[in-house]
Amino acid sequence: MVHHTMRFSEFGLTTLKEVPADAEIVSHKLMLRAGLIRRLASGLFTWMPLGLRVLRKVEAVVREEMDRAGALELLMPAVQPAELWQESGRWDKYGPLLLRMTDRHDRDYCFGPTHEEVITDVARRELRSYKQLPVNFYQIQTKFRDEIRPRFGVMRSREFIMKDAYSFDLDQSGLEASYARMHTAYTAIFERLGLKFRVVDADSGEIGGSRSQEFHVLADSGEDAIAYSDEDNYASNIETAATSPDGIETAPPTADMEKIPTPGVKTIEALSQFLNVTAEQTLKTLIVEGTDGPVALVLRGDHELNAVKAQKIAGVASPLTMASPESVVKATGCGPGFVGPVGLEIPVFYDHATIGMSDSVCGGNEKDMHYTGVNFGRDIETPETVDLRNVMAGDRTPGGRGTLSIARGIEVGHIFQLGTKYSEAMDATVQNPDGRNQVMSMGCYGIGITRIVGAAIEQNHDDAGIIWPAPLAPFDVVLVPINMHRSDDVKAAAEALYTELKEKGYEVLLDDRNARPGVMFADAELIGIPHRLVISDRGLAAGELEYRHRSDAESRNLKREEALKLL
RNA sequence: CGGGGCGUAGCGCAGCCUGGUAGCGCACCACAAUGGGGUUGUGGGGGUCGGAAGUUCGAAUCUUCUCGCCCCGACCA
Repeated sequence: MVHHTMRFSEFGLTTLKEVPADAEIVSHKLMLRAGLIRRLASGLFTWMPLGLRVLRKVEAVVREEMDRAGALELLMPAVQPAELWQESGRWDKYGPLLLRMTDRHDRDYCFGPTHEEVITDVARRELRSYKQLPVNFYQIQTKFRDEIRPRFGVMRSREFIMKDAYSFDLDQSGLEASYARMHTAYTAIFERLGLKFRVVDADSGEIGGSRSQEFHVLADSGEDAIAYSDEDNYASNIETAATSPDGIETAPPTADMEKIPTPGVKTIEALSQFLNVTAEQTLKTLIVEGTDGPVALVLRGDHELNAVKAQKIAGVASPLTMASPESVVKATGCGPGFVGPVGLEIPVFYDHATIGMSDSVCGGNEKDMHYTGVNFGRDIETPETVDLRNVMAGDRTPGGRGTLSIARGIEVGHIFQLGTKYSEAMDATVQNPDGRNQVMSMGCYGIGITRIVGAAIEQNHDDAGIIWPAPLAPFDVVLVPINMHRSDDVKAAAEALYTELKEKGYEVLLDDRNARPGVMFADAELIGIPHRLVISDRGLAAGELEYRHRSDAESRNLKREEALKLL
């Protein structure tokens, strides 16, 4: 990296005391206040000089570790022809997230939200023989996804920078090796960046494929919930964290089933209040679209439906769609709020946990009516159960050896074993040792470069501002000369130190503004430079510099040499 | 896409109800004082009040349409 001026007065940096009202989370506010980014339009940001320096740091670490893992950097076009997407079948399936456009010849294109199609096209043209495998191509590039609701600054923007890598192997076992190499590289990357993170099992979603894991930076503001257990090393995105039917037993009935009036009681909360029972004693029945008319999903009242699990069940429509109030009435004879499984004529799917319930309360399939004392084996035939709910803190792990905790995370990396989904659709083959054409096995591996910057701030800040982990800091050290514009001694000392540190290879920001000390201190803390050196007449007289690390509570007066040793 | 809200100077906001010279704070420019935690004073520059149409002698203000943005939800990697 070539470093030009590092004088505050020439750096074009404006910090803000007030933030635009739409900034919701800490990282967004601080990035705006510290002048890292400026908003252009919804989900579009300009990276200002200070922010760009941080971005480049992230890229550098990612690039180094990818290279070390043997991946090859290339750069694909951001704009992609529709034909490739039609070939893979995603032109129609990807939906409104795909930004489409037309050129002057009326040909269709999209701005790439990801590059499976393009890389598969590259691979089928370039790769002929199994001897060329394995290969892993990567790029660091701008993507665009037309998010329904961009928010949280760079955490969920529409345009963003991503490192995406794609591996090609002859077969599944090769793919597994490539995947393992990326797992190792990713772990190294996030460790080097100084972030607290966790690797979790994940749903492979739209991209398709089998095995997939996500790398999450832990932060309370994270959009994802992750379930983990330290006892048995289990960790999964809550979307895929499985619940088990094991060990659930049904207590015998102690009450008769009774239909009672419950006027206006439509929610589980209202129901438990009205009847003075806990939510655990109620059955929640949701009507969703099925592949052949509406179906019912039944959960314990305090449990949450997991959409990802539900839409994978045969008979349930994917994506999961709640039935309209009209079709609920048609299917059950009553409106939402009073639906229950007793005597329902449509297919019903029960969550595992429901089987452990007895003397339950559920909707009466009649307006303003509920059943109490409902029991399996007597009022409802004991059903086969399925996994429909989100796990909760305190649940057993699937292995049964641990207890789950729930944390929030920001997804910054995702690795997939795609298998042959794209290579088969696009006929990407090589000759195998037998001289036959064989479809290659692919993996894909993404890292949200821009998102990492936001995630790092979510995890590292205080009331005064950002606290950069050293590898991400835009500068190593900030020089704060007191009264530099009145004291020739301070000015000379500051300039000398600036030059000396630069020559030693430090990235040093000299605050040469004619500003009051308080302003300089506040800005230095806001932008989060790890090391601060204060130069003053007072200190000079004693041959001292004042040193403070951004995360220290107090500053220290040290001999010049001592202070420089701390950098 | 459904529900709610907001568009007035670069940013944060008041003014609108009850029509009559467009305001405040921050930021910016100048001068002065101050000089180790966002200091103070004085002076200044900057706004077709999102846009269009209408009502009116007169519209930031009332009416209609329209565009943009934000929040909640649905959706989505």
